Amino acid sequence: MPELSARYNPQDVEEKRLKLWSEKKAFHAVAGRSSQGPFAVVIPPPNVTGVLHMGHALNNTLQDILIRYKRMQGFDAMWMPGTDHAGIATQNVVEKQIAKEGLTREALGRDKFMERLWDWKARHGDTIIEQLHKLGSSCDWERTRFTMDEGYSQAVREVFVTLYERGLIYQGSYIINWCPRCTTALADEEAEHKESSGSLWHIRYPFKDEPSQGVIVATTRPETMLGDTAVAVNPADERYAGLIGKIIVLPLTGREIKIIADDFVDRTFGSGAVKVTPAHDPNDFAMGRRHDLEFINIMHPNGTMNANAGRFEGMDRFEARREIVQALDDLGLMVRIEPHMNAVRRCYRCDTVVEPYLSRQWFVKMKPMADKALEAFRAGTPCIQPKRWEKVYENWLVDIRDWCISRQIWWGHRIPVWYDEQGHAFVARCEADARLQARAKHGKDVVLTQDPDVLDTWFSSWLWPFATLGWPIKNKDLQYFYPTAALFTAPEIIFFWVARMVMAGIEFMGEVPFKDVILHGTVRDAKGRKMSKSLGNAIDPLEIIREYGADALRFSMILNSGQDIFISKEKFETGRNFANKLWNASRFVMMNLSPEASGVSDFSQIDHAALDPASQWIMSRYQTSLAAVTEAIEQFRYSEAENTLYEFFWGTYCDWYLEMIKGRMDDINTQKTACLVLKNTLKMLHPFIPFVTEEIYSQMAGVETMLTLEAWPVPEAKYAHAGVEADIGMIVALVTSIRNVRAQWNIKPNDPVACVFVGPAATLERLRLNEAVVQRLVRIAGFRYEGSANGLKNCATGVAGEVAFFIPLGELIDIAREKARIAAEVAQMEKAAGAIAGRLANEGFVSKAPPEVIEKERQRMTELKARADEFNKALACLI
RNA sequence: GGACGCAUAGCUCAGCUGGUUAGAGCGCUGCCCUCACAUGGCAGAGGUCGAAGGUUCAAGUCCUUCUGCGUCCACCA
Repeated sequence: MPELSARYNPQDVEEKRLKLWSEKKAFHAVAGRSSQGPFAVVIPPPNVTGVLHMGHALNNTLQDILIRYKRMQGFDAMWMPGTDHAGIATQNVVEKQIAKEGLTREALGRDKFMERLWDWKARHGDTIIEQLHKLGSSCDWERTRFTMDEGYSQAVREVFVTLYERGLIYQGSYIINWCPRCTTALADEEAEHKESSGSLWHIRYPFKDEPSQGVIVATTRPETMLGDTAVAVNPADERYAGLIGKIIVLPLTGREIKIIADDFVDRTFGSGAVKVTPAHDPNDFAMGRRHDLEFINIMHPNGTMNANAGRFEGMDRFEARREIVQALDDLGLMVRIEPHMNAVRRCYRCDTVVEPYLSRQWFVKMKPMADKALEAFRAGTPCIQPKRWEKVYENWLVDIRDWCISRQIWWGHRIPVWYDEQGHAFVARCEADARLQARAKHGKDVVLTQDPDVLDTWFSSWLWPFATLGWPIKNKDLQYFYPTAALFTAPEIIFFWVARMVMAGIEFMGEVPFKDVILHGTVRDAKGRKMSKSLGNAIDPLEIIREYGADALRFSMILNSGQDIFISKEKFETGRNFANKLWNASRFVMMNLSPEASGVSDFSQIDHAALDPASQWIMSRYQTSLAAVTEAIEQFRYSEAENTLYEFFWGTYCDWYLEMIKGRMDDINTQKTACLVLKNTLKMLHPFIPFVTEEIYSQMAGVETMLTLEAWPVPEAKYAHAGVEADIGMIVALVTSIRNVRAQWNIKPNDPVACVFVGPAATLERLRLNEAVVQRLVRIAGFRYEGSANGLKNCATGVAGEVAFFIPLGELIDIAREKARIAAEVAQMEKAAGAIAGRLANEGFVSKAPPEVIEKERQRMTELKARADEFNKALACLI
């Protein structure tokens, strides 16, 4: 058996295991191989531009725990990995790259730019996947998918065309969120509200007939006044009753606009009069429609003012704002300016202030799909955990709005629509189909051009659970693994992604794509701030892996995962220390194992009848822990499962059990128990810390063993003692060992005993032998204490009558420890029993508490008393 | 503006349907390099469970209000 070193070194072990897993394709799942059936999880595909951060580390560790656990339970556990093409993000990266060469994408041209993008993908696209490997993620790597794979792209086109045919996709001119920096439309979810301080400008719009008079309007975006085509007031507002229909001359432009009445206007806000800019505000747009107003677009797509802005043409929108405010002030029309907090929408990719912009885009009609998703949700799928997110999810589905899916960028799935010269649109799965349609319409071949835009990245992501499995081809994998079991993700993308996947799943597969949705917290720094590069507070998981090991990273992360997760570097010491403890305890056990014992693999190989009581006790504790861990994992309570394992292994197995059996390791059944309980504990720990557990296990077994392919331990009811019984077993173990020592040296209970302790005084002090044991002995017989002496360091030496004897120090440690422990427990039990007695004496309790509670309490009291008696008896036996 | 969450030891958090006299880890204090492990062992200090009311025989746990922090959603110009 190989010697293990005293300190666990994760780097070598992890590298070795990763190599093995990769060579053996350990995580590849085949449809229909297991009788247990499928258990599939799809990874939330990280952006190809991504580098591993703590959020990924958490998300993937959670998934890995589940998938390894299920694989050990014998399911065809399949974890689908892959990456997302991340439209705007990736395009931004490559644009920055070419900017260093002094190039822009426009200068390069679409084809060349796309080449650069694919080139970038080929070079850097696997970075995040490799990093996920290092974490120990047991993904089915052979299946790795990318949202712009050929097959996947086909699925995207199929979905677009099908939805179009079902009347769920339409094109139209609406106010959408426009990012002037990215020069593209954004979905509502991609334009994030952020509070910022601005101003509210109150401007007087003069009447045509009485230029000295006018209405005062308030606005947060004064530059949009150039596109105003009306002023609106509430029809019920008496202040303006006589003014409806009156003509106003719009300052700076001279355009004549009317005062209109509309219910939308809030009488209590500002002056009660609103400037109406139908081309630059969604509400105004709606009013413009209602009142048949003119739509005047005053901006270029890049946010500069266009020809409609008159003398402000060419200025950036914010520059124009300053100039216009100044100009109005010069005209004496700026009534007042007040500070105003408002929520400005910003591009989620580049943080640029989004402009509500009128443009022609493609939309998905969401209501019919959302209704189906709602119906499914109310019937119980998917099950969202924690429960508090259910309402958020449901509300979004109820208040669903149409989804703008076209993007004016180049990296992505090109919209499968072709136009003829007259502008007729032909929606088709491929260009050839479009040609056929065009020919049918025109009776001849015509020139077609494809829509230049691409689809929103989420328009491909929402197909992830089935498109990765080969849809629209109905192959074996798709049939077997769909729907998947669970989805782990951050709550931020519940709308972006989760809800839409549900809709697509129902629409195209007829089934919700996953049974459970587990929403986990955000990883934050010690101060509670989100980890981000710009804040400089990010902890790099790769650095942690280098320094502490991937196991340590995983272990500490899960241990700390409550709601949000607050992490500082020191936290990872816990995981590192645990792995080291595991390593050393195993080393100790292995050093004491005979070859026969090290091969033990089943509890039936242990002679239970011949087992020492301490081993019986650890078996019982092991059973309890196994049950608790299994239950916690089933309920996705990984932190709790891990904590239970930590307690069991460190606090019970190492601190108590290994100490107790130190003097008894020559017993084959003890060895077997120590070994088998350890092996099974390694299995239980494996989903959490796959590297170190597998390495130790392999060394114990003497052959390379892939733990994730080993069976998850099953409870062995016959070895399980319940609560009291187990503890009594423990005491009996110790009492027996004392008796054995006495018998060995032929000491009778009342024999005069002389005792000589040898060893450092401090050690004896620490062991509390001087108080607890020695004094008792002094009373029995003569005592002489020789203080610290060299030589027989680990023995207590004594003389019984004429016979000298040695008691192994380990035994005495056990006795002293256990005595103290029992005494403390007895005190606690007596206290508790007293408290219950008091309660039972309370009239209110007896008369009003439910009978079953009273009965329970009474039983508990009896039990506690009985147990305290047992403990006291045991205590009396301990010398 | 709407919805939700959190507040328990110096720090990070458990405490699951109210029912032992509230727990763990880290940190701190003291003693130990005892031959698996100092990334370790043993012992110890430290809490009126955010505040105020209420329900109950019984409240960290349920209800109301308040305070502080956080998250998500949102078309008051």
